[in-house]
Amino acid sequence: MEAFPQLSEEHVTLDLIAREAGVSPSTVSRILNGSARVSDTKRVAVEDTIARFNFQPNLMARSLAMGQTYTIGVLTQFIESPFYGEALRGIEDALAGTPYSPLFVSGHWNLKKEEARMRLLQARRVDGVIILTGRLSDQQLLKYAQRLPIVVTGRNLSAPKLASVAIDDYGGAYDATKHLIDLGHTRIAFITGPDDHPDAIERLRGYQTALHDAGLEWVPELILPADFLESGGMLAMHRLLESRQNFTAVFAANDQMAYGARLALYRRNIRVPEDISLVGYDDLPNSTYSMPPLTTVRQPVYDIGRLAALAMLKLIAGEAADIAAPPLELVVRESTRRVRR
Amino acid sequence: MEAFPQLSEEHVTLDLIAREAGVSPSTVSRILNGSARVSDTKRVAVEDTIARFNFQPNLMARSLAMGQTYTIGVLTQFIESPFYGEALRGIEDALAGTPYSPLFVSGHWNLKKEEARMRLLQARRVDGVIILTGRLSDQQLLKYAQRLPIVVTGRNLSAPKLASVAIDDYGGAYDATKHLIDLGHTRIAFITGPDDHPDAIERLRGYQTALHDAGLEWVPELILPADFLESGGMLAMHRLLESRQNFTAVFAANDQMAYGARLALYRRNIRVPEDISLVGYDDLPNSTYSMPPLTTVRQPVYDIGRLAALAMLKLIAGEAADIAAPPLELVVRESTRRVRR
DNA sequence: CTGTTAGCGCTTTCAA
DNA sequence: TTGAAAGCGCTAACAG
Repeated sequence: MEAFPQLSEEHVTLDLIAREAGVSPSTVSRILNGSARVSDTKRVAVEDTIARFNFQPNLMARSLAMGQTYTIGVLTQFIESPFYGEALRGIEDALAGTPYSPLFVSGHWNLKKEEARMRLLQARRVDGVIILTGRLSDQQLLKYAQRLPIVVTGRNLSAPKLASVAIDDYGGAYDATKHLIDLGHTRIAFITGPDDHPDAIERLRGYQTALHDAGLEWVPELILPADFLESGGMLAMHRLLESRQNFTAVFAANDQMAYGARLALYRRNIRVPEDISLVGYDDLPNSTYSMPPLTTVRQPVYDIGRLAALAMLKLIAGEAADIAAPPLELVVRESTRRVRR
Repeated sequence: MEAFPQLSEEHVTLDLIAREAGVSPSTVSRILNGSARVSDTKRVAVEDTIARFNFQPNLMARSLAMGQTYTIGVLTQFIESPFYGEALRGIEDALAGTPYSPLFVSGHWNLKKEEARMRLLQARRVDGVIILTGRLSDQQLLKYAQRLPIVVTGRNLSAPKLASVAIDDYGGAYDATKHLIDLGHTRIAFITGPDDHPDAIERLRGYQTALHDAGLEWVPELILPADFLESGGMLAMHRLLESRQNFTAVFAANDQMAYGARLALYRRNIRVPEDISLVGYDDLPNSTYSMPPLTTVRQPVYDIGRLAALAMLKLIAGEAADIAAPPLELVVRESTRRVRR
């Protein structure tokens, strides 16, 4: 008689495997985890029955027993963000090949939601969480770090189980502005982000300081409030145009707003860069292919994601970790040129 | 003497809460889950100590005990994809307010990786998985569906614990092509996707059939192979231009390639839409703000994500579920116009 | 090298 | 309404 083909794939447990292979559960566990030497005969027997039953150990049960979930929470702001998306990819890549996997949750730039997400991650007993900027206070972050390893971007904090990587938004904006100044522009408009957004604040400061350092005081009429979205950039640009202010260049505090501004310009038949120079910030994947290709400040988001994940792995291993922020880079493409005189 | 402030936040378990509140663990559990009536006095006492200890029940343990994880696996292709990103958002939104949360994993359009991801999800005992297209065979899908609820996009399958939503790529491409034909174009180039990609194949078929139905046989010289990426679109466009073929319109099988093609045209000072009409496919968020705003076929990805999640919830509840695919829509913007004669 | 025995933290009968 | 006890599927001493 042939061996009975195993049909009831339901509920295959480690105990079942042990029984079928004629060994104890511990032995199966040891083979699964390589946690101790096991005789070859038993190993083969067990591996066979595992294959035969297509057995997948229950990670929940394992986590419960080991007190570790091998899961790293990742608090991002919008799961569909083209910007943070790159960071998520960096995290995924860094974690591939390790036993850890990421658990992505979105905070929507909303303190309450971020707190709720953090609670969820804690309830799931993640081994650590990577926080991509967001609105949690430094104090809260420090508090969390008392309970589990935390890696946070966009901050400059230090604590035992905490690693952070700040980004020099100020410097990036300074450089971008200086680039325009170097091209001879003196009337440079700035489309800013939400005024309670830390990145927006820093970028504005960089813009103002660069002007100041060049002996060109900034004028409030050339600073347009907006919201980091394409629509906001477009609106701001229209408003600027209607104000009849004199200007030869526009620096948008992010690429998305630059896209919007570009469209507003197009609508009025104003050419870029012939008539107006345009600079963005972030270097979204699309900016290479925008019309014209956009001069912008490249944020190494992918690398930041990767480094954040690597730092988390170290923290989990009980080691100290600090992240050397990869440098920002001004990417000069075709949307800027020397001012007409 | 004041009550001792609770410092040792470490390892707060349900048992601890029970002990502190002077009740049994079962009572605490009942309160947590509302699974039975509990006297008000005890309820208050328990809720107090829960708050006092900031207790978060361990979801792993709960899952183990209940045989449910309240987690829905989502197999996407690239976590940073601007296209699938919208679907993820739809899923997130649909699941918000339910006890379920999504667990996102990436398959990278790679069969082996997708299989590995599915294994991971099964090991984590997700309650179901939503598969966004990908390369798993129908047979495999059906096999998975025997073990747990599956919702899959881009297929037309039916089985007890399986819901699918196919997208009419053929029809969308047909309409887009017809739009160009209606504008008087007869020499319409097509930039196609990978030839083993089901969506690419269907879109090509739609293009060819629309031409045929209009009495305009398609010519191989006007069909350019590419890869669904900006760079590929750009390359294809350059090649087409160099071939000195005669054409007045280009239909790219996705927006990303249309962006690349647009740039190639710009490089040669060919205007869109004055000289050449351009149509994309997908209606990525960016296409509203591209230069000029791109005529394209809108895929209701957000809705598909939302509906997929809703269907999953029904499947989990043991109900049948089918998804009515929301219709595609040709979005006519500014990159197409009547052919010059 | 291997099996036995306790748990991990929660839910859920079953009685009381 | 409540508590005791058993068990979810796995790991980890501890003997042998």
